[in-house]
Amino acid sequence: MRKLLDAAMEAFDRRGYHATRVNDVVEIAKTSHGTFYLYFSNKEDLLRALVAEAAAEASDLYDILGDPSPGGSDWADLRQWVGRYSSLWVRYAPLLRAWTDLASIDPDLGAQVRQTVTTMSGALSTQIAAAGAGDGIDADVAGMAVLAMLDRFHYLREFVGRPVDEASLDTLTTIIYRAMSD
Amino acid sequence: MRKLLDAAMEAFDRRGYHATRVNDVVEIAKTSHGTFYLYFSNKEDLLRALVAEAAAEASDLYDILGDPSPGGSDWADLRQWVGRYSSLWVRYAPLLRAWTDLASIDPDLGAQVRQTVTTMSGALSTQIAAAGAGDGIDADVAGMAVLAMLDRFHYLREFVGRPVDEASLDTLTTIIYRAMSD
Amino acid sequence: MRKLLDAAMEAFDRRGYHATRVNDVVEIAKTSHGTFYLYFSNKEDLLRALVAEAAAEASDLYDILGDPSPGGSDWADLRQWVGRYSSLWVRYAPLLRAWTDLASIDPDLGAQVRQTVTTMSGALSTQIAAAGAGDGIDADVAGMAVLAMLDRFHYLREFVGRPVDEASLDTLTTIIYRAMSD
Amino acid sequence: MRKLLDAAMEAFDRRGYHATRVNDVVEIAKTSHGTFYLYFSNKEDLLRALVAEAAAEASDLYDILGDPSPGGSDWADLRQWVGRYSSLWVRYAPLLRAWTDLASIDPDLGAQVRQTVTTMSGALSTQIAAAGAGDGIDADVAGMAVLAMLDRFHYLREFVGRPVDEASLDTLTTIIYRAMSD
DNA sequence: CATGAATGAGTGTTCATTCAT
DNA sequence: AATGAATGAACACTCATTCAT
Repeated sequence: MRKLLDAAMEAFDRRGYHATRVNDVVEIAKTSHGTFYLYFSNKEDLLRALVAEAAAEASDLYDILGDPSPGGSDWADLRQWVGRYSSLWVRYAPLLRAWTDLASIDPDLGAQVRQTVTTMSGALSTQIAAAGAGDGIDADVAGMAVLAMLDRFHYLREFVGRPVDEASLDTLTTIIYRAMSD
Repeated sequence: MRKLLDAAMEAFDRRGYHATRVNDVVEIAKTSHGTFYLYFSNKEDLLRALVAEAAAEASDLYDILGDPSPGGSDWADLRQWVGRYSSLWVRYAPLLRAWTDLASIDPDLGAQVRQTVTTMSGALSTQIAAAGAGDGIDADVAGMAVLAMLDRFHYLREFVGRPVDEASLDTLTTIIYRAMSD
Repeated sequence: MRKLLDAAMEAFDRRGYHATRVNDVVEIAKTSHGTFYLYFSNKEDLLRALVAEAAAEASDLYDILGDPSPGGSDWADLRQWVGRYSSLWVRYAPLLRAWTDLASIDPDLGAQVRQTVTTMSGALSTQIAAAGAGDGIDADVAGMAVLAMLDRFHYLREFVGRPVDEASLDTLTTIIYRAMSD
Repeated sequence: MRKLLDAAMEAFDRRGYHATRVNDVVEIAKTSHGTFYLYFSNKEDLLRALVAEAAAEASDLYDILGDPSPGGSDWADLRQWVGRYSSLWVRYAPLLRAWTDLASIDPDLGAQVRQTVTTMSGALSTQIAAAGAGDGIDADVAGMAVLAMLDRFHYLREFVGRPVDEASLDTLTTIIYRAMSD
């Protein structure tokens, strides 16, 4: 079952949710077709299992954000959180993609993703508002903008073949930091 | 043929490239299966046609960026460019998504997307470098970060059901502006 | 489509509903797999179409019975009705079998069969009661018994390789006639 | 093994031979897949075991019939035999159904069922002939008709949710009795 | 004796693509 | 140009059967 979950992650990474066949997964896992259906009732079920696992591991992303330090975040705190976000992104990138792939078709999963996006960007907005971002910054908008930047930056860097490194996270942190502080 | 192109755009919007069937397209276009293959040799060909069309219309995004105003952009210039980006995004969002959907499988298209991303983020980086962003900002990184933010912000806002409005573009512009100027 | 319906009838005849594969049907119909799903959404749908067709053609069985001749049926009337029943049975035997095969699994179809059985045996009971069957005969029971005998007699005769002939229908009619008249 | 035989009976009752999976049987028996194949080499083998067991227990049905009382059966004798038939039917109904389910595919089993039907209906025909049924009754036909009625009547009553009771057996007996005696 | 995870051949179903009209 | 019925390869899923423990 672990073998299958790992194989699915790899398969989703290579081709995305829709283009991966159950056959791809079992080939990577070196099991039979039948075994797949022993553990998962279908391809969607497999994805849900993967998502549930990831959600458990990523839960601290909310927690850290949920408690804004009085007097505004300082750069180092922010940098640490960005680092945590980045490592989770790297770990779960294929999943994130598969998740959104299916979300656009499955209303149920769509609502789940919407919920997650709203919660995370809301937490960021709260932080930004607490920091007092000043003129020209709507905290609501900025929260989602930060989330958007982090997510897509990682994606684009992988896509062009230069995965995110520590130095680039410094720059991202500074951009966010400047957005938060007048 | 126009009917088919428009229908494809709508279909891709609803379900993404992989999940839309040729059937969906011809149903929306109210034509027959046969007619589809009269104009396009297959589903991928249809997407390429749409992409070519969009590329022509969006070419000014590069041009504007390609010519950094000496002494740095001012906020109003930046805001205008962001507005232009936004209107093109809204127009071509389904296509962008379909494009990346297929890019992850088709090496040829993948290279094309990679090229576009590199060019656009490079142009932004040049602007940022010219503006003299100061300590903590690597212009190369920041260029791609800005591109990432703009793209994904639009996507997320549509996704949660609150499409981008003018006010939110002001905040985005300010975030970028602050990232560029020490 | 007609080709497929006829092929299905033959296939159901040979092997029953559960044991016939979609493949059997399309092979007999000399069409492709795809064509099958052009007309029917699945194997069950095919059976339902066949049943609907048969129900239309057999509807007169109820009508004739629904109108008991005052003063009791005479033998000739009964004999004619038995003949009509027999010809319909011969025509639709494979269907009848497939229908009950699936009825035991599909609650919806099960209810439909139950309804049909109840209606037909009820109509027979009414006839028997009107004829005044006398001591030892409960019309309710006898109605269903007659239905049972007719149905299964045809089945058994086909099964042992001596299909029902006109002479045997005479005997059946006489058995029913004696059951109805004291 | 007994557990498995009983479980099979229940499973065949619920869904018929073709639709019951080995899985259903072992689930009801609360044993494992492996155990099933320890006792039976496959699903068909299981059915044959069940049939052999039933055949032993039902053998008296032939015996009783095989010995026509000189001067014709009287009603009470007939009623008793009908009762015996009924109790065996109730006990072995699922088996009877499974048996015919498979008989239509397996030529070997088909011959076996054909043999049984012929023997039983022949015995009944002999009785009817001995009783001197009179004009309009062909004893050969009537024997099979009686068998058909008994078998299917039980089935239909179970099917519509009103299992056979003693009173209904009286009516059946009378119908048969009238068929036998002019 | 008993288990139940693993297997893979078999079956149902979808959908891009063709072609006679 | 346009049609839409027909195709069949590709894919999802099931279930009887095996075998290491």
